[in-house]
Amino acid sequence: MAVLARRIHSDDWAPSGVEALEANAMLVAKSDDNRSVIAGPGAGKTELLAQRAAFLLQTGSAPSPQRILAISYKRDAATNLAARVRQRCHRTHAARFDSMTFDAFAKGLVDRFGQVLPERWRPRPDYEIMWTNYDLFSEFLRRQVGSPPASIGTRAEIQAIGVNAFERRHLVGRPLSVEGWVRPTPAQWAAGRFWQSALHEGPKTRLSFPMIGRLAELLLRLNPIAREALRLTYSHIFMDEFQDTTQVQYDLVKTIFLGSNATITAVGDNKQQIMRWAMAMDDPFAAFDTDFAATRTPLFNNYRSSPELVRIQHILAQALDPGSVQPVSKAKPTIDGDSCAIWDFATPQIEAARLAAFVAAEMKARGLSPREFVLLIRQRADRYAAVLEPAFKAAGLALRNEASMIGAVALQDLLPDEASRLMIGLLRLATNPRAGRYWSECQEALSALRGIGPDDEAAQERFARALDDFTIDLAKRHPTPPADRAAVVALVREIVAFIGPDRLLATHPAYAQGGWLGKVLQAAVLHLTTSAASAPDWAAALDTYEGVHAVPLMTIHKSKGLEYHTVIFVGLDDDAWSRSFIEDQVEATAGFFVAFTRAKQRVLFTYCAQRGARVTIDSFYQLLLGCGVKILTIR
DNA sequence: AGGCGTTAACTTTTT
DNA sequence: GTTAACGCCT
Repeated sequence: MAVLARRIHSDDWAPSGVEALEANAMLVAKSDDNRSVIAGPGAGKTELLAQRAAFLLQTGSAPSPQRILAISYKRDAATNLAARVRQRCHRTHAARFDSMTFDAFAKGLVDRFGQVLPERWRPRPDYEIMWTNYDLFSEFLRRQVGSPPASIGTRAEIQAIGVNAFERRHLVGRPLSVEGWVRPTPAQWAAGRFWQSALHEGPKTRLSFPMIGRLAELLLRLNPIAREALRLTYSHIFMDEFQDTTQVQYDLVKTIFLGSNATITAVGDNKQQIMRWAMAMDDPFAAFDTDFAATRTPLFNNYRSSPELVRIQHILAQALDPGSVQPVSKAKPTIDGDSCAIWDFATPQIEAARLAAFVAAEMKARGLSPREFVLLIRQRADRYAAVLEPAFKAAGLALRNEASMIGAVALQDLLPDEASRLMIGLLRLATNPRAGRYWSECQEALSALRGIGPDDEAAQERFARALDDFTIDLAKRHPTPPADRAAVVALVREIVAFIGPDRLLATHPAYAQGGWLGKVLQAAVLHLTTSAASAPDWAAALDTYEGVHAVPLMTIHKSKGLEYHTVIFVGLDDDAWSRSFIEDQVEATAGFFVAFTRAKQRVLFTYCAQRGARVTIDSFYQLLLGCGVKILTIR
């Protein structure tokens, strides 16, 4: 029997793993009412949620068997939060913390309860995930849907429906009604046809995630028993990155928890709302405050950025929200000279060479690792990488385009992938004599895949021996990294056989969709082949695979939630920004704000007349110049 | 080969 | 809104 974690009295509870929380964060962590926490970058939003989880679990405010449900927008956010709670809490406590994405949550509900939906809305059990896009709806409206009955409208009216509006307003715009639309408009009729065709026609039901969200909401509305089960399970709900919440997701939460005893904590930052194109609500916080009578509690500290950067951030923040309050920087400045500058280059080649030289010199002078720098761009990473990569190589640095495609998989999707991580973990374990971290990771993940419970000590021990045997044998037969593609294929096949492809497919339904597991493994083979090609030993090959010693290059969207000593934004020009700027100025400015606020110490913007003008985005320049930022011409 | 006109893509989350 | 890529023509 495992030792149970002791219960702490709520007055004696103190945050662990951090020095202290600011007063409001402490208030929220220990609160027993609904809260909306709006806090800027670096305020410690994720940490606040982790501490609150620790408080609720350790003090018995969420007593067993009650659980905490944390819903995030993105997978990595969900994973990070879970990892932090595991660090802060005893294993038995952390086991009652469920961290998942909104889509995983909704899909889980449809998979569990979907078969009790009324026939009209019932998906067939082996449904497929459908990725909706412009073409799909366009094709449907122009061709497949045909003509509506005369009482509803004309074919011309159907053809006139905008594709974007069709999905957002009609297909998933509002909660589903059991009988469907009673007197549909032409657009509603078309949406109804789309639903029925997706659910009941063709070899399999096809559903998009927003559609799954709508079905989940409907089934919980119709089934008080299922709803009650959820309400009894979860006493506390966390919602991270709440500014990105869509109407579909919000309606689902409302249906389940409005009027229940569950306490909800929503955290986010309106100024970082850069997912509006993905149907994020205009102001989810306002809706939440009203519907759930939530108390709004702002945070005022910034633990990430230096005082000078926080000063500039605040001026940018005011452009997005005139009422925003200047945060207090809790970070020490560690550089001399300007915290922010705009560098104006003659050509992209000179720009690349100078930036490479700058990063190399800074690494040497300050003892920084390449991962403390980031090159951010707005879009089209490949184009920038083509010029920057050779220049960095010439300066003795590796630059790594995180958005580059490895076969059918983007590098940035390959690295966090479970199969790739297990493979790298096993290789590290086999080839590194001091791989303790990898041992516990592999043991934990692989035994879970095999269905061995964490408390089943005998089975854990047996598997530990199997793992040892496998890695010792692997190391013996592969003392050096594989020399060619064929050798990598054989190696990966061996490792996957040990992990068990059927086990992967069973625990991760995503792998079964569209041959995803095959694509990931193929990408892993390709990437390991190139990583091993120039590596003297296993450690170097695996480091290259993971990009440990490379300066990352990524889009602003990917950088959200990350932080770096120095941020270099390449291409502050109309070429990179104008489209998004014209389409949605607020979202473009929010993107600019996100890029800026990744930096702990310094932000550099680069400009190059050859790439584009700076007319449309003049307001960015005016903002920066107004903060005292200087333009430096480098010829 | 080179000129011309048309079209698609561009930031991107989710099992 | 801008640009690269494509097909088609001479």
